[in-house]
Amino acid sequence: MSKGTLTRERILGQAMRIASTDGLNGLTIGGLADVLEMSKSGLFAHFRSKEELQLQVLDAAADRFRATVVEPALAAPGGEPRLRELFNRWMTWAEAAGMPGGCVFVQAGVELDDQEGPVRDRLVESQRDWMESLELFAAGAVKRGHFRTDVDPALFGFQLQGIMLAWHRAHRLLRDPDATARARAAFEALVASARPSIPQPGA
Amino acid sequence: MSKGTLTRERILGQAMRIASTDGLNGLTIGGLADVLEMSKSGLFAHFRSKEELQLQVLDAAADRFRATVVEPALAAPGGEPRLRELFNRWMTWAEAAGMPGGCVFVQAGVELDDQEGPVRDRLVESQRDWMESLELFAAGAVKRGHFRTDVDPALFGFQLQGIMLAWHRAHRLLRDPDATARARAAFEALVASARPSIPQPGA
DNA sequence: TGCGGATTAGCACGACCGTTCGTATCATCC
DNA sequence: GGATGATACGAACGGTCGTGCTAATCCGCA
Repeated sequence: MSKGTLTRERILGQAMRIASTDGLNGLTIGGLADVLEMSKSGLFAHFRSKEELQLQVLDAAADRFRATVVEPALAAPGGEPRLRELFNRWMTWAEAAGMPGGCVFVQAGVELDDQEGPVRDRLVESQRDWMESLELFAAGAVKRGHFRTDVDPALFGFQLQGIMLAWHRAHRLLRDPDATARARAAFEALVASARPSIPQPGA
Repeated sequence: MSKGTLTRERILGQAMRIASTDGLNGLTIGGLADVLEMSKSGLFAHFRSKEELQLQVLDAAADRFRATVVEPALAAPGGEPRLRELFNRWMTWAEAAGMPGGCVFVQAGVELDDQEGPVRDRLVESQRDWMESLELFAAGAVKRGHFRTDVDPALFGFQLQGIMLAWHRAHRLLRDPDATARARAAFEALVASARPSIPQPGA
């Protein structure tokens, strides 16, 4: 690995941390350079614009998310156990990835929703992918009979996403000590509501 | 009403709109003055600092939210109908209040969660109030027998908040045409799961 | 009609923003 | 060991930020 790529990785790691607290707009080249103890221009040379830096931060975060959350969850047995593993890793991934401001996608998602341009497009793309993954996880539980066949995987993904967003808010903004317990309770309620009700009358 | 208070109202109205798209940090005194076709210093004189402007924007938004969502919902009959009215008004309030960037509290909630200071404190205060209101609405449905007695009002509020946040994201970021339908479906599922299951075995 | 306080404008400031340019240092291969 | 490209630095640009002054203008009341 060349020296250039090495520092580039170092820059992106720190940039992700800053973006998680201050957002992709709050992320500043001068501030980033200060923390990394290098010159503004030296850092700038690695990306030829701030927009390119933002794009690479999003890509790096998506990579890390896949490696920390999605791929390990795929190792769990399919259906509900896999979904459960996904949820657990999802809840802790920001901390595990050393992001002091919580999930960078939550931050960026709100920040960029009214800001047209390539950065927004890139984020939307990755988040659509993520929603598709959620859907597939839920569909897997349906196919294996863990969930009823009338469970809508897309709706399930929507509801799961809601739990995570409400948790993020209760935890990080309101600093509610019950946030995590409530998120888990909501998850259990959602899963329970999707399971076959009784020993299944028709089968 | 003095002329000063009148322009102050005008300023705050526009400031709320800008804050809904660009956030309270993206809100800029110069930009605000341009849109309102007045001088930066003339506008600045109404608030003696940007922080004061941000605080007043939050207060103005909270007032408008109460008037548009909470108080009209209180006119509906208590219990589930009132909760339903609240949900409907909540879903449409940003549009009804003419906020082009969606709910300003969603924006501010993510923006300020890592930014200590009086602005954050003010937002947290208003959002805690709001969560308490949600809890009371749910508790009302329990007391009237519309919901089971083992329904936790705080958890119900958490779940409801999650639906709104997921809707905001699907609607504004992903621009998913099914967002509203899914939010309504999630609401119905949540309410159904809280209702007494069958003609009530124990009573 | 004119006075006085309330309201707005004009202008300047220091700080920071993203970006550019010329230059210096470093690693690498002949 | 000396040339060459990659990497980093320092200084500077035009622009925008929040904020502080002072002067002009407006409006309600005597």
